[in-house]
Order: sequence, then C-alpha cells, then structure tokens
Amino acid sequence: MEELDERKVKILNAIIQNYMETGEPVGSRTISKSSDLNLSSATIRNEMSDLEELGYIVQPHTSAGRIPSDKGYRFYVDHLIAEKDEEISDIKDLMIEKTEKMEKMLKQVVKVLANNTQYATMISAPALSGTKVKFVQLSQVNENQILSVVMMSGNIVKNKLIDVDEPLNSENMLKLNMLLNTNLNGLTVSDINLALISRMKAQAGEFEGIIEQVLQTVAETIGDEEMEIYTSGATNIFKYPELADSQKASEFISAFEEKEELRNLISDIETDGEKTGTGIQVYIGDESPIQTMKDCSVVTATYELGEGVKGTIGIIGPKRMDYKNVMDNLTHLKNQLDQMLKKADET
Amino acid sequence: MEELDERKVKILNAIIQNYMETGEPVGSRTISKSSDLNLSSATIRNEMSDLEELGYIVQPHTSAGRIPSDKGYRFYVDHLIAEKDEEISDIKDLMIEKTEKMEKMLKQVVKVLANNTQYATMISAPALSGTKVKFVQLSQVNENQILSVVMMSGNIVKNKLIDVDEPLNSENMLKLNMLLNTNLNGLTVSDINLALISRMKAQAGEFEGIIEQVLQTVAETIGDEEMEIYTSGATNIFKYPELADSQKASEFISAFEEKEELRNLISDIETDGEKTGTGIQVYIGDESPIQTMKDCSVVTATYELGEGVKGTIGIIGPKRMDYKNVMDNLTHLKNQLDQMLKKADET
DNA sequence: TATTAGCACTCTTTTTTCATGAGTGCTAAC
DNA sequence: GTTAGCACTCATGAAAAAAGAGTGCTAATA
Repeated sequence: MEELDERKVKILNAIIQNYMETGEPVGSRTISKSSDLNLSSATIRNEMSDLEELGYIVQPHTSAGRIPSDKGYRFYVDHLIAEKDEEISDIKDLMIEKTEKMEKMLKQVVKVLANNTQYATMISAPALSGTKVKFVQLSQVNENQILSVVMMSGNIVKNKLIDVDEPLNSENMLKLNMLLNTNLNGLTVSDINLALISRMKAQAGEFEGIIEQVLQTVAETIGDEEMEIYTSGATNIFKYPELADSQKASEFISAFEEKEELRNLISDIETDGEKTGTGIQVYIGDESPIQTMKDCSVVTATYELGEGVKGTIGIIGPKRMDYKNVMDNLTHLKNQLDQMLKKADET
Repeated sequence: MEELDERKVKILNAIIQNYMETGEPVGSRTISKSSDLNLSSATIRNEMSDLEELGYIVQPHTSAGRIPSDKGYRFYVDHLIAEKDEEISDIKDLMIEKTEKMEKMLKQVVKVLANNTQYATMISAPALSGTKVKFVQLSQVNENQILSVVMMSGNIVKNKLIDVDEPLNSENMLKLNMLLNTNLNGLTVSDINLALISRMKAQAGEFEGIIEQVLQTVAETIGDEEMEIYTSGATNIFKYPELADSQKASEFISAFEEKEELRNLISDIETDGEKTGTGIQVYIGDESPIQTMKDCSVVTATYELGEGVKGTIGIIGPKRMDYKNVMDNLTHLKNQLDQMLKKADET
C-alpha cells in the first residue's frame, strides 16, 4: 500500500497545489524553489519521473512540466485534504435570504454558491414522489372546473385544474374534501394504490366518478413532475482556459441550459449512494457518469427533507478545482439547508 | 428623400443578401457576377463608394469588401423585406403541445422558437399586475397556518402561506371566503385600494385583523412578483463567428443566465410601444436599449392576454440575422399565443 | 548511495519574414 | 456613363528562425 514515501507525497502535493493555481504544467525547477524540501531540480526530476511511472502525474508532451492525473487528484482528495483540515477555513458566510418559497430559495442557493466558488453550480429540488401529502383542497372555480390544490411536506404547493361535467354543490364538495384529507394525509405517491382507490371510491358513493378523476389528478400533480433543476454560473467556465474553447464551452453551457444531462447526472449520483461519510461525493474526470463532463470534476452533496426525500446540490468545475474550498462550502450549505427545510416542515 | 436610385437599392440589397449568408465582407466583383445587373466590377465599385458615403455600408479596413451598416440594415428591414413579401413563407409549423400550465407552455415556446430560428430567444410571462382575480380560496392547513390560493385570468395560480395566531372555525372561514370572492372577483391589483380595504374590513367584523393580513398577502401574491422570463438557445451565439469570441460570448450568455438585463430590455421595449403596425419591433445594433446587445439585433413581438395584459417574446441574434424569417416566425407565434391564451381565459 | 551540476536534446511558443490574394481607388480609354 | 488596367493597401497564411522551458542522462561530489 505504501507506494509513496513521504517525500514523494510532498512533491506530489506541491505539484497539485501549484497546478491548481496556475493551470500550467509545473516543472522541476519550480518545485525545487517553492517547496521547503531544499532539493535540487535534478533530484525533483528523478522523483517526478517515479511519480509519473506510478501514474500520479502526467506529461502533456516531452519537455513540458507535469500535471496531475486523475489518480493524482484522487490521491489528493482522499489523503491530502484531510491533512490540511487544521487550517481555519474561512468561508464567506453564505447569506441566504429567508423565504418560504422553495423555488426562490433554491435559485438563491445556487447563485450564492456559484458566486462563492466561481464554478458552475446546480441544485435539484427534492423529488416530490417521496414527500408526503399534508393537505388537499378542492374548490369549485366555475361550473365546469375544479381547482385541486395539494400541499406536500416542505410546504410545496402544487395545483391543477380538473374539468368536470357538472358542478358539485358545496355540501358534497365539503364531503369530498374531508374524504380526501382523511385518506391521503401523510401518504406518499407510491402509497396511493388500487386498494386505497377502490376503498375511497366506495366511500364516495355517488361521486365515484369524480373521485377517480381527482385521485388521478392528484397522482399526476405529485408524481408526474420531472425533476426540477436550478443552475447558476455556467459561464464561469470561461475563467478556466483549459475548458474555454468555444467547442467545449458551447457543449458545456448547452448542457446547463437544457438540463436534461444534468438530470441524468443527478439521478446517477443519487442511485450511486454516498461514498464518503460526510455526504459529499467527488467525481474526478472520467469518474463522472456523464460524458460531457469528462474534463471536469463534479462535487455533490445531498440534502434531506425528512426520511428518504432528498435533493442534490452540485458544483462542476475544472479538474484542478479547489476541492477543499468546494467541499467545505458544500458541507456548510448542506447543513444550512437541512436545518432550514426541517424547520419549514415542522410548522 | 430619394437619395437612393433604383440601381443603388439593388446593389445594397445584393450586398446585404450576400453578407447575411456568408458573414464575410462582400466585394465589388462578387456583386458584379452574382447580380443580374450586368455591370462591371468597376461600376459597382463606384456605386459602392457612393453607398458608403451615404452611410449604408461600411468597410472594415482598406482593401476589404463592404458590410452593411446599421443604417443599411434599417433600410433593408423597412423597405426591402416588404418587397419580397410575395414569396411563400414556409415556416416550419411551430408545434406547441397543449398544456394548461402557463410556465410549461412558455418554456416550450421559447425552445421551439430557438430551434426554428437558430438564434437566442426569450419570453416574458404576462405581468400579473394587470391580470384580474378570478377566484380566491383560503384554507386552514393547520392551527397556525392558512393557505391562500389566488387564481388569476389566464388560469395562473399563486399561493402563499399566512401565519395566524388562532385558527378560524369552518363557518367563519366560509364567510371569509365569500367575502373575499365577492369583493375581489374581477379586480386587478391596482384596484385594491384603501377604500376597498376598509369597506371589506367593516364587513369582516371580528376578523378585521385577519382580513388585513389576508389582503396584504393577496396583494403581495399578485403584485410583488418580479417579471418572470424564460430563455432558450443562448448558445446559438457560437454559430455566428462575429459574436463567438469568448469575451463577448461570456457576457452575452451571462446576461441570458442572470436575466436581469433581459428584464430591463423587455420593460424598455414595452414602454417603447409599437413601432410597426404588426406588433413586431426591430432593434438593430445600437438601437437596442441595452449595451450588451449592441452587436446584435433584437426582434420582439407582444402577445396579449386580454386588455392591457401583455407579454413579450423576443429573438436576439447577429445583426445579419434573417429578418424576414424571424419576423414571420414571430408573427405566426404571436397569433398562436393570442389565440391559446384567449381560449384558456374563456373557460 | 543519494544528491547535484552540467549539458545535449526535444518540443512548444513566439517572432519574423515573405508571399499571396482579395479588394480598392484612380486614371485613361471607350 | 461605363469599363479596362494598374498601383497600392492590408489581411491572411505559411515557412523559417529564434527563444524558452523542461527533461533525461552522465559524471562528479559528499
């Protein structure tokens, strides 16, 4: 296991640090001068040669310096960051305005995070399919339309218009609402099965037809929704020359605009499960499940809104991103989010 | 007025046509051969020299061909497009899926339009401030919270949670709902003034306190919203070399991501009023109210959702955009939108 | 034995130079 | 009024040359 002695680790670290800052291949002379090892460039060269053979660094071409390989970054993330943890991490405080609207909050969160890190960011709204029904209300809007309003845990409100053949009188409407609330309260979409439906139909008596339509609608309202994703800072990519040529940039930004690929990315990540104990996951280069991002690294965190209901927040940037800063930011934010959402749910 | 004789017009037209296709400065020899004027390049050169003096075309540098100036494009848009109108315009049919959700529909519209034109597109949701209240419903969600749901013309539904000190019993809730609906139905935000409020308070009796809070909330629900804008195809900018260098592209795409500048653009345009009889407006280069877009042209259309309630749909592309195609597309789409929204409102 | 100075060699990057070609403006002839 | 002809300008691209960065290897050193 110990294929790297202490000195090699130090040199590898120095190379990565330097490359993170400059984005340029780093040569032996640079290391020789900048590090506190007091070794000549020739010695460093020998060590670098070894490190290359072991696959931690790579030479873009003969007579260029070395850059970290995916394996190198991986080593850095797994071993080197922890060592630095003693340092005081001074994250700019992530000021998030309080707002009860989930959508606004999420939009703000990605924006703040993008600003703070200078990378591209995304966040997925918690999938409704896992949330519970807190409250249902049908209202007769006019002769032929009923407005169904469903409130889920996390105070997410969804609504839909239902067309009906004939209006219900207010007494029946009241009954129907009672029926819906007593039966659906606390259930998730997957809980609404055939057995429940026929039970409710039986109770509905003459409104059996409407009940069916309503339940159908409720299910659609909650379940049918495709995963909502908010993004920010896609244009930060232009700050990193290795990603900024128009071909790549166009694809990258398109992916952020379309969001379809991001959706795939996120569902892959969510099924992937947690890799670290902290709820933070790091995908370096090819490790990322998505092709468009193979020159990037993706760091994600999962926030929770009660049992089983999760959303994902992620940062996408160059492989030489500041992993420490990014992970700290995400941890911080994840905690803040968990707290806020829990509070919103309690009320 | 007649500073351009027929031949000059023909030459100008040929230059513009050619430049639109190629994006390259066009020289005298090209015109001499391509047009049906049967003139030598020397003659064309003389005419081009005149056209330049008059400001319709411009030379990027000595020994380059000419490109149209803003004035040239303006002439083209004002005079030359009309002449071509006999041609059958074969717009690909803009297939828009029916959906009762305004948001989904608008998102789809910009996407289709961007696909169809290959330019960047945007659409503003109709400002709620002008729409009318169609239906209000308060529901007791739990001891301390009331959910207010407001439905506006166009079937736009907004909701908000209100915190209250003590729950209302169902009878009082019913009264309150009646009161709200009878008083607010058909009103716009600006109609909800102090006089109305005090009148309603008087009618509310013991629930005066709640009424105030509710009305406040309703006003917020409807009025406070900032203009919602959906965009698509921002990365199409990379298809036009004159706009595709990373500096410009980054700014451009950022503007589309942030949407703040677009909001300004749209409100400028909306106050600007209609310039043409068709409801289509064209801003060429510097004519555009916004700095970031000074190398682009902006073409917009206004769609309506009943009296005074407007939204704007726009296309942003290079100055050499295919104005005819764009304007036709917008006209077509505007009609379709007007129709759809009218229908949604009737039900 | 580990380290280092020295040097030849490689490969990229930048600069310079040069040739090419597109396009113009002007003049003189038609 | 139109056109052929020609000198001139300027962008573009290729080729050549120069400069720099960095390596790998060898031989000397501690």
